[in-house]
Amino acid sequence: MKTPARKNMRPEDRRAQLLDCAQMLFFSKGFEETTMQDVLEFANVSKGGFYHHFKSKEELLFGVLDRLADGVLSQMAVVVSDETSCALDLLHNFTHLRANYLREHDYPGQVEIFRTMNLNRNLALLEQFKRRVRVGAIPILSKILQKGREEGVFNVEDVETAAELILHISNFLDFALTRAIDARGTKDAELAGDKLQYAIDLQFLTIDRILGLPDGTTNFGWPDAVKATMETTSAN
Amino acid sequence: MKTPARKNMRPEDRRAQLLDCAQMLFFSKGFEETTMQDVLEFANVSKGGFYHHFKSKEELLFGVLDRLADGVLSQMAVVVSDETSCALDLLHNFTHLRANYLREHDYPGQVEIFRTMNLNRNLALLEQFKRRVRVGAIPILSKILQKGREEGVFNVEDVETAAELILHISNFLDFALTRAIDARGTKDAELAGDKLQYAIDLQFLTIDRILGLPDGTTNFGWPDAVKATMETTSAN
DNA sequence: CCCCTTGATACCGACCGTCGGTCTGTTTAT
DNA sequence: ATAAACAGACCGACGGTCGGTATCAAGGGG
Repeated sequence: MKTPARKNMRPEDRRAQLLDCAQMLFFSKGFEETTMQDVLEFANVSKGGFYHHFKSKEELLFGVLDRLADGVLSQMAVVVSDETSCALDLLHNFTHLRANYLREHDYPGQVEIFRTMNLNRNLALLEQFKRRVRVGAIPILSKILQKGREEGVFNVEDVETAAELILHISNFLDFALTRAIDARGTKDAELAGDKLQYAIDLQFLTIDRILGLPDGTTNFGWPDAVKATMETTSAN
Repeated sequence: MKTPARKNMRPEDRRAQLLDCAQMLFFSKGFEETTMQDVLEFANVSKGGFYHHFKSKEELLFGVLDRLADGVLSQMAVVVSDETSCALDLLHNFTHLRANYLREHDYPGQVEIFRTMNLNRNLALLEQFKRRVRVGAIPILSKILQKGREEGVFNVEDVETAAELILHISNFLDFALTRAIDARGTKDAELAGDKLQYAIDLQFLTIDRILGLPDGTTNFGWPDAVKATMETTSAN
């Protein structure tokens, strides 16, 4: 008996393909709600085929999470490897990584993905991802803060603690952003947009004050970010 | 056939008992890792008995989470109901709710529970709990900030956004606290203790600066918190 | 150069134990 | 008598296993 159309893939390709499918499914349906059956059908692989490459569903999740975190962290590493810029510029580039990442990967539905990731059922996924990124990012941001302290522009007691707090704070926007996205096209849209602007301003203001900088120093950006966010094709 | 010793409990008592068992199991083994079998055996109830009171395992989780959140939120409500105190005192009481709660419920193993809750496998539980508390606490803290603004002591643009950020920041200590607890009795204990002190100081300093207060205004406390934490019976 | 052998491995899918949840019937309380 | 509280056999679906098969690259004899 022959099912003629089967070709063995190179392990790394198959792994990558399975990670792609899993990532897509996990972040749309949620991890618990995604069945191995779903992954197998989507990737067109049998059960045995899958378990030849991954030892469990959980390992598949970790694979997805690690790959995502590595992507973010490697970008941060590039930013901090710039030896010529001053600490403030490095901080600028660092804090704008996320915005730049979103912008350069701009495609329809990106906002929806952000929204989906912030759904209640994906809380565990998202939090694990954030935790990984945070742990990896602390030494990188610490290096920037240390440089700034040596330059005499940042005034902090302990750079590592300050780095940790700043990274923690940068997750703060998520709530306002989620609400703003959900409010698009409704009567609450304008209010949510205002709230988002407040949140952005307050976040940067707080970073200024943590680092002992004059108010407004780090608010380099996201110009028109609110407008752009709210203008994206309204929900459905 | 008769098993003579069975008495029907009042629904609210049975519900409370099941919630107690579930809470204990969920926060020790984790939600996913806790089997309905576990809960049933622990509570000495049959499957039919359980499903007479709860429609699903998930509803049991929500019951536990809601009960915990309600406990915290009702304490916050008490604090803010005090009409005689000034805003700064209210803020003092508000930010110390957690510490007071821990202190007055002091019992052996409490630190272990905190640690267990912050384990990776309980991330989803903890984050859902935090989200509930945050949503409920925003209007309460907003009211305090509003009062402080009317008194002319707090200087913030938008009280709701500021309240949200302060609540977000107050979760920051968890990481340092977890690390400190894990480091007890090891060679890293002293360093972790210092880091915890840095984190506490920086958190309060940041709240000062968000509210436009002089440095050190809100650092009313947790005197000897670090020492107390690190002195608890070392990890096994 | 081709073909066959051979070993390694990518892959298959029937099967298994366990899980959350249902359903029918029984006991208890009023 | 009636309704609520409870019991436990049962079910489908899930994640994971296992014995077997298909594919492919590397050698060796003609």
